[in-house]
Amino acid sequence: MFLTGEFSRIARVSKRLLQYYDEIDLLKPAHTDPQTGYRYYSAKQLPRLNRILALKELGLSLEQIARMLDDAVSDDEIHGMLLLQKAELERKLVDDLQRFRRIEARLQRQSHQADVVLKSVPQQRYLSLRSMMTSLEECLVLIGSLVSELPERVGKSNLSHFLAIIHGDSYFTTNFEAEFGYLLASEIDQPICVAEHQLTVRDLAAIETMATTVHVGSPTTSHIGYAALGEWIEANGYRLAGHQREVFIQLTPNTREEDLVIELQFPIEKVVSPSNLLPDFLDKS
Amino acid sequence: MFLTGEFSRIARVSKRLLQYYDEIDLLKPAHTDPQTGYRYYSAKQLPRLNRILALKELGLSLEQIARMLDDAVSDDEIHGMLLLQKAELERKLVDDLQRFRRIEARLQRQSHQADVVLKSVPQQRYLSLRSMMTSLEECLVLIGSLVSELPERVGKSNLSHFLAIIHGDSYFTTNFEAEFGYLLASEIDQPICVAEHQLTVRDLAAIETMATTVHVGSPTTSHIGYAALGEWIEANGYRLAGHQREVFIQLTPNTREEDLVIELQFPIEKVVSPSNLLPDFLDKS
DNA sequence: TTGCTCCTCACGTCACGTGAGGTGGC
DNA sequence: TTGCTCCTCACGTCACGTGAGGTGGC
Repeated sequence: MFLTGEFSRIARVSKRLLQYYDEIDLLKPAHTDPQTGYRYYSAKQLPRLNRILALKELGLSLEQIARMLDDAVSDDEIHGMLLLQKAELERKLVDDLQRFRRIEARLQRQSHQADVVLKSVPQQRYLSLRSMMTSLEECLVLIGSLVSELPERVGKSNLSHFLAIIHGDSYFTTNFEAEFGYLLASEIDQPICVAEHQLTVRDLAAIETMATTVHVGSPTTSHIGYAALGEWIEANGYRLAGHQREVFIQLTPNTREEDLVIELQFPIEKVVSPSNLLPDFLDKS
Repeated sequence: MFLTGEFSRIARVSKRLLQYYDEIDLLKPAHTDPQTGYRYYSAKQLPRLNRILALKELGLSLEQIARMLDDAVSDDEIHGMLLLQKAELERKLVDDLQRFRRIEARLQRQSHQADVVLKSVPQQRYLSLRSMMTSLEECLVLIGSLVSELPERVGKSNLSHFLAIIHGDSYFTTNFEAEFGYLLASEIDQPICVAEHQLTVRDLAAIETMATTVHVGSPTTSHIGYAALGEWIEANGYRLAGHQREVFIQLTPNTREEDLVIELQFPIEKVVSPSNLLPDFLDKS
């Protein structure tokens, strides 16, 4: 029989680990002196300790290990738990590999760029008008009239954020189709007309993966944010999967241009091959 | 200005996260009402929040992020921190990939085998004799005389565990060279002779990576443990790198054979190629 | 008697999630 | 007045590491 000190030296673990495993009933000493509380371990407990350590090395939690050792679980169940843990590990590997690549990408571009964050956005109701535009200025004028008229006409509390969708390739060409309006906080029914445009209410599809960045200042300089988004999307193995959106976080009739805060959004999807090698890599092994 | 609820909805994070970041001074609201404690965030704080989220996605801790954002660290320092994080991630990836492979290996062999644990063992002093052996029985006789004589002759407290080293290929051939004796707890000087063999004291080299498993019962059945060790070593991409050892955890003159507890040890080293592909894989990317 | 080992609290870790319990503005 | 949102505790998480403070055997 060995006391914690010697047993821990034999197994090359810490005394505290033995105490802890005793405490959580994972490995009780063969005998505990009721007077002194001294723990006495038998050499024959080494295999159990070894099994615990081996399973721990596979990344299983102590609770899982306890179940595997104690509750008379069948080989099939153990097999299942290991399969589960394997899947879990694979997920972690894929995630960490993505992180790894992101760091590499960020190390390449000199770190100081706008920060890109992935989000998902739910389905929303959208009160908007859609029209061909020829310049950014034209857009700003139209946005101006919408912002000054709509809140009064339909009630401020019914409106959420102002949002623009660019249906053409880009803002920065001479002819493009764009859509402007408000996300709705609650439904409205009466038809609305602003600046000779008929507004419609429709569903905006939910987007699972949206690459976003925040731009502060005039829309005329938003290309900075778009550049960052584009770079990020390519560097991290995604591609565009829909029309870009702009959410105006801060926008009232008297907001100055330099105080604008706009979230630029690109729906994206993962490019499946060949950049994303890890799954193949794991399958081969 | 937005309250926590709205700001959290805009940024798609939880309110608790905002409270927590306030608490740890990572992102203070633009204004806090001293009366009510209400937090007011400005839209212009979104870029900072986004930067925090983006860095968090890279796996950095909030403490690291705080340093990167606040202490006016230079771009070079940020670069350094990212490089460090990259190395850290690579280490995690390699570890997890090993775990992954171990699980696969364990799933192949029907799970119920002896458990193999890796350890490192320090340099130790070793009082031993070395001799050619022809059978396991001969070994047991020799071990018997050492165990019954040495503790009395040199003092029990000077001795640690009994240990055997097999210098030949294996126990289970007809002729092999073996070494038997005790690990020393303290130095001894006088020459010792047992059963017409001269004992010597020498250094036993430290071993960095030792694959071990525990065998309970007679040494005549230790091949079970050896089989498990061998399988494990091959399946996990290691190779032998020294002579096998056997540490007798429980061994006194009157220990019965079936009560023996022996730790079987193989010094091993990693096979560099081609099984261990991950580093290549990362470098290519 | 001095050292060494043993013991039991109990805090700290990391980044929040999850109630509990109470208050203020529409 | 009823709901809704806000707030501040404070516990729980996971597997121990790290003292603090005190006791028993050689």
